[in-house]
Amino acid sequence: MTSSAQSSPRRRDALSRQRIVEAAIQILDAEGEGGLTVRAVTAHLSTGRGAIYHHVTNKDELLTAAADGVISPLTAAAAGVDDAARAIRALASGIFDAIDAHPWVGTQLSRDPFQPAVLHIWTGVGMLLHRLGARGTALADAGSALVNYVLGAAAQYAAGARRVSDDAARRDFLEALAARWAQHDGGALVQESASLLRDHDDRAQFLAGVDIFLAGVRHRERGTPDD
Amino acid sequence: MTSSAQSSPRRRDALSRQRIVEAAIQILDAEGEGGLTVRAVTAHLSTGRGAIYHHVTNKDELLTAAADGVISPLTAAAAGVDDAARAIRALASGIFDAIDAHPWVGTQLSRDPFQPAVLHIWTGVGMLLHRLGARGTALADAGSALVNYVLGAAAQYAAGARRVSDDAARRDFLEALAARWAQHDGGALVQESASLLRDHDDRAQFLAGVDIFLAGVRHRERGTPDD
DNA sequence: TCCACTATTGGACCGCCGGTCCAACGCTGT
DNA sequence: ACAGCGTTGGACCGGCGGTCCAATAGTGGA
Repeated sequence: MTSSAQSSPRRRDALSRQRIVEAAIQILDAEGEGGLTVRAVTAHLSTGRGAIYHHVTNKDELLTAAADGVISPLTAAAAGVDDAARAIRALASGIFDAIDAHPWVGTQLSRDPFQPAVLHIWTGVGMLLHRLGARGTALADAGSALVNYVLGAAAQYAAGARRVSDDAARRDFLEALAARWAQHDGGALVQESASLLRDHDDRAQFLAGVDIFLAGVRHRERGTPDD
Repeated sequence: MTSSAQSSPRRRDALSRQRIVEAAIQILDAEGEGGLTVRAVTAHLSTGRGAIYHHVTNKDELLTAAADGVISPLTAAAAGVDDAARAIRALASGIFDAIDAHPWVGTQLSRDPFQPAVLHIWTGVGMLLHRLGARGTALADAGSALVNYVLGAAAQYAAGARRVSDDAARRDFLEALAARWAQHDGGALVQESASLLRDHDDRAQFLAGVDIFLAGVRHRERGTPDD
């Protein structure tokens, strides 16, 4: 029977790393990061807590694997787009949408710069920037700028989205910001900007940021003229 | 028994929110985020654990206050610089240095977009971009791009710095990255970039990102010509 | 066919954590 | 002088991540 199958002696429904990670993702999507406990995972799998440590070293690895499972398909998809700048926008908006759907991913990406999901993002961004003409130090600088921007925005939007009904906090924040700006400049323009911040579309603003960085890369490098 | 256990309610050296936050900062600097426990704070203050909840609502507030204590002086300092672009660089490098000295701040900043420390950064960035000529939607877009970049870089560098002796992980990561890039392009240029990533100076790369951003803002907005 | 072997299982257990509760206490105002 | 009251701090709670190990059930060798 076990021609190519892993040995799965004890239970009929084999416990496997794959199944454990899937359970973790389900719990994360349903309950958020706070809901992911080893106890919850084992309960979800109807097993004891010691069992899963034969397949996963610790809870952190669960988070890392889950995040990579969400992110890695996106980079592959972006590589298929022809125009490099458009591919970068596509990759960025794909990441944004993924984090919109799975806010815990945004938090997880900030937690460790050397995790597989971040590696995948770096891989995609680097390739696309290279296609855009960036080389050497400029490639490294542009890559880190874009990656850090994307990850920073991801974490901020994810953290903001998590406190879903807490738009009172958001309003307070923006009012405080407007008040401070007005205090310094006293101008209506600043108030206007604050109101724009209040009513803005997160996704559009995120993509505008990507365009700013792309414009910066082109401008600093005199790369492919595009507009 | 009363003879020894109940020591001294109502102490001479007043327990205060200020003192508690200072103790938290000391612990965070010495032990890192993992070392900050309410038990450690109370031990450091030679008091019982219930006592501090009269001054601080919970551990999260401690972190928030501690981070703001590190960040808020920086924004005030940057406002004094005349040239707006230089002031932005100064603010950014100030934040970078602060996080280099207190890595836990980098993590904390990503945790909540509506906390005072982030408000201070937004305030400074917005004012300086306004001085640079940004207005309306452009100001909001540029502000969120810069803030998110700074916060993202802060979190990444902080997380990288935290695992201090773990440069094996860093090397593995960069080798994996180089391997993937080579796999796609096979060019020596990509390898070169990866080696640049390996040997780079984090601080210089961070500031290069700020410059890319500034170039992007100027290019998109045709704002104050500066170079 | 059968049995010993071994990897998997899962629950008891450990040392922590953050947060609550409240009796004891000694300033402080009268 | 003294009483009232706000601070104090330790006991306590439920829950956490992770370890340990006896019990078990598929598997390969005889």
